[in-house]
Amino acid sequence: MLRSIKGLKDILPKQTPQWRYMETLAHTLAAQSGFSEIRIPIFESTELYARSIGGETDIVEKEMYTFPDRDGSSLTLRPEGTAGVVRAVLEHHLLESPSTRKLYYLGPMFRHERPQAGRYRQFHQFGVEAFGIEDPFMDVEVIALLWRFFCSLGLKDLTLHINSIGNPQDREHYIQELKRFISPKLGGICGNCQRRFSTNPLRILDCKVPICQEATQDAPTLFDHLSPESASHFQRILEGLNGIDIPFSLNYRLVRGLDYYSRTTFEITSPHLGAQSTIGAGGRYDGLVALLQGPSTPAIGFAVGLERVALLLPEQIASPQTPLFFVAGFGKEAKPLAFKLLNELRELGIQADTDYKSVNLKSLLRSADKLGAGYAIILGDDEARSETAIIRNMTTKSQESVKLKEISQKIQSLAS
RNA sequence: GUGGGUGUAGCUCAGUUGGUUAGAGCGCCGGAUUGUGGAUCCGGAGGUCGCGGGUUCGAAACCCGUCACUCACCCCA
Repeated sequence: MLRSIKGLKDILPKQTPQWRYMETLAHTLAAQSGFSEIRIPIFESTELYARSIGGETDIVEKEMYTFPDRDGSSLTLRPEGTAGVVRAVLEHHLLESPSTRKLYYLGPMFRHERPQAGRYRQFHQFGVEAFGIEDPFMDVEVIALLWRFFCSLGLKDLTLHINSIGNPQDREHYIQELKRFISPKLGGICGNCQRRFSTNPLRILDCKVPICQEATQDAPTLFDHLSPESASHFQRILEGLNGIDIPFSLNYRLVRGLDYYSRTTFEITSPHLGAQSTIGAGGRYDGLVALLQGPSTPAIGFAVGLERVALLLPEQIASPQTPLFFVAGFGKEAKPLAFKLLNELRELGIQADTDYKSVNLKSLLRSADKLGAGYAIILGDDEARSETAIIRNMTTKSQESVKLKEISQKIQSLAS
C-alpha cells in the first residue's frame, strides 16, 4: 500500500473541525490586536535560513529540506516563519507604514527530524511578528496575545516560562563566565554536555541529566550578567505581565535554539503532552533585520505549534449547524425529480444531500439517519405521480405531504 | 543519527507449553410482511497473521534479518 511520507500526517475529516477552530481563532485574535496577515512562500533560498537561523544550529546543520533548483541554486523548504517574513518585509518596504509593522502568518513548516509525539516533519505554525518597537509593552502585548490564544481555546495547566538572554555582548561575557565555572567540573558532566561546552555552552544549563543539573546548580545566571538596559527592559516586562494578571515563571535557564534571539525569550508548556511539551514560544530578535541587510530594527514574535495544540483540544468541537435535508428519491420517474429538487435546495443555500448507493426507501432512510439529517424528503413514484413529496422530521417522526411546487419554499422556512 | 516498544479483519484487540477450517467487539452490507431510519434478533462480506529467510512432521506464536509504526534521547513549535 502507498503510504504518506514518514513524519507527515493527513488531517482527517474527524480532525478538520478542530483545525478550523484554531485557525479561525488565530485570525480573529491577531486581527483584534492589530496584526495583518501575510502569506509567504513555502520555500526560499537556502542562504536566507542559513544566515538568519544560524549556521551552527541543528535546524540548519541537519534538519532542513534542501534541494537544488533546476539552475543549480539551492532552495530550502521553510523550517520556520520568521526569516521569510523579515525577507518579505524588507523586499516590500513594509516597515515604512505603521499598518504593516505587525504581521501574522499561518502555515506548514518542514524539518527533517525523527518523528515523535508532537513532532512531525511537516507541521503547522501560527506566528506573529512585530517590527520596530522596543517598548517593553510590545513584549507584553505579544505574550498576552499568545496567552489569550491558548486560554480562548480552553487549554488548562499551562506555564509561561520567561527569561532574558540579554544582548549579544551580555551573552558573550556570560558565556566566558559560565565556561570558567564549568571548566573544573568538565569531567563530571554527561558526554553530550562535554561536547556542548565548546559548541553551545548555554545549552548545558537546560540539560536534563541529573549530574549536569547538579553541576550547574550554583552556576552564575545570565540574569545577573545582563546590561543595565537589558535588565530594566526585562524588569518592566515582568511588571507589565503582573499588571494584566498573566502568571509567569522566571526560568533563568530558558535558552532559545535559534541564533537570532536576543533579550526576551519565553515559552508556554503543557504538562499533558509528552516530551515535546512546548506549544508556543518566541522572543525578541532585535538584530535579525539588520543581519539581513535591513535598517537596524527591533522586533519580537512568537510561533505556535498547531499539531501540539490540537492534541490538547477535545475531540468533539461543537460547530453550530443548519439542519441537513436528505432527499430520498427512488423509482424511475421520481429520481430525476428528486435530483432536481436536491440541486434547487443547494442553489438556495440549504444544506442538502442524498445517497445514490441506496435504492429503496428503507436504505435511504438509514443513510439519512447516519448522515444526521434533520429532515428526509421522500419522493417515490407515487409522489411523483401526484406531484408531491413527503417531508419527514427525523427526530419527531412526523411527516406531511407537500406539493412539489411549494416544497422549496416550505423547506426554506424549516431551514432557518 | 542512537536506543526501547509494537506489527493479526476498515477500527480496537484476543489467540493456551508451537497442533489441523485464525476469533471477538465495533463498523459495513443484507434480512426479520410488499414504500419508512435509530433499538433488538438473525445472517453475510472482509485477513498473503508487516515482509523475507530459518528451526520443526507442523509456525500467527520460536530464531535471524528487514521494513513500518510508535515512544524516548537529541532538538524544537
